[in-house]
Amino acid sequence: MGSGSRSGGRDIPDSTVARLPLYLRALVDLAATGDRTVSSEALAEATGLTSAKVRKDLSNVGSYGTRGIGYDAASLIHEIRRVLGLTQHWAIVIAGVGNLGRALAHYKGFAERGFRVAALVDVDPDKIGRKLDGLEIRPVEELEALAAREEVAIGVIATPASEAQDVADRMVAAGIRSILNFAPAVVTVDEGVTVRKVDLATELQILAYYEQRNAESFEEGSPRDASAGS
Amino acid sequence: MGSGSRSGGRDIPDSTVARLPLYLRALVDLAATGDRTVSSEALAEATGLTSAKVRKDLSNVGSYGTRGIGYDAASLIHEIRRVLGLTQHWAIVIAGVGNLGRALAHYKGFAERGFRVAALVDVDPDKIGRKLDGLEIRPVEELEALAAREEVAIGVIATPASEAQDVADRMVAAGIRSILNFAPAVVTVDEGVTVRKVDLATELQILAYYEQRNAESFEEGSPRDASAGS
DNA sequence: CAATGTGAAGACCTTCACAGCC
DNA sequence: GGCTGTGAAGGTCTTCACATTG
Repeated sequence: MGSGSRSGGRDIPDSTVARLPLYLRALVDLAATGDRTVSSEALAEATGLTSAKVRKDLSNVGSYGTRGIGYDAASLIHEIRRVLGLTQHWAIVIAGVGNLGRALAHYKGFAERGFRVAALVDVDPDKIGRKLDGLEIRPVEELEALAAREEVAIGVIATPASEAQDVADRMVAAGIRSILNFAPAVVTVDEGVTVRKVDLATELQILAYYEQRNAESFEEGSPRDASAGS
Repeated sequence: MGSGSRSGGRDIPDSTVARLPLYLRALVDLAATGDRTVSSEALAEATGLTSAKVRKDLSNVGSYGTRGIGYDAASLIHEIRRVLGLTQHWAIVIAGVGNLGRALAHYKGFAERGFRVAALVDVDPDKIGRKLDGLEIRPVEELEALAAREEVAIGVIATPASEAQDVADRMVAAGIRSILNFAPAVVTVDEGVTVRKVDLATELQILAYYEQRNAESFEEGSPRDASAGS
């Protein structure tokens, strides 16, 4: 896992990458209220992080601040967008058009950030042929053809657990190398394919742990410190 | 930030806590297929982790394995449930009944894992009074009263960003100390309140980074290693 | 002998504190 | 003077490798 990689993008730590979208959103908000320059302190305030962390993160993407002044909001926005690969638009396919799949398909935040829902697939014959926001739900067997035609780069799995692996396999076969998995199941893929997992029930279970822990310490002394690392 | 805490629960690292739900699910699946004992290797297989990590994690919850044999599935399930606080049921309130809120309200995985949707609130007068699965949507002003009556322990924010802080404040005022925030906004709360954030657009943006990075390295050598830390 | 449990080493991330620059 | 950028210190998490035990 070496260094190298050129192309105007040094190697950025995962933890920093995960926070860049947060900075981006905060910067867009701050710029909208008229701020032309933003300090690490102000960004920390807006994101709930510490100013030291903000500076470290931003220095990881490159030095675009001015000592004594702060960061130029517009250039930082541009730079973060470039690093995250948001200067281009990405086509995504959503597999599984149940409650969650529908919510995702309708979600405005995707389009606003340059993600276009280019295809919807499902296994349920009752759903196939219906339209969502003008986009027709197609059978999962067509995934490969649709992904090729629409140049889909990212796949979203919103199926039940039982379908997740099959869908992931089809996505990989279709050349998709980035998958966001909402199904409560582990999917295994070739190395070289990136999978991120979001599990709603898991999140609640983690919260339950801290809730229980707080409740316990409440009984026997001062309430504990909080926070729960994602 | 101390040690202590007794009550049959030593202090478990956050990273381990975050994986316990994953083990729990895998164990339930494996037990359902008839396995009475499970090795760390088998659990690693089922969860996509390494066996060393599995053992470290499980030793953090307590030593319930047998050398040469493995872990007794039933007792491990029981133990993880106890540690996570899943031996009791938790009532949750969902604020914001848009696409996502509806999907969450309908999600079967919650009920299966002991989480009961006890209240739904929204600001939209058109939605108030409607029912979802027999549960009536109430005005957000009633959040405090509903939370008290139903003994709600966990709040879920599924509103637009603009409403998130207001809703969080109401939840905290209602005595809720555990919040799962799906709104694309940072909410600030008293110390002692735990907030976890799930941001759908952020997840896609993180994926976009790795996708772009893979595409770049593809042009100039062997494909990179993948994975993306949650 | 098979598989756990765990010190120790190493990688990664965060926090500190201050030198450096505008 | 104010604020960035960054080495160094301190934590936390992961991986390794092996002693330990049923």
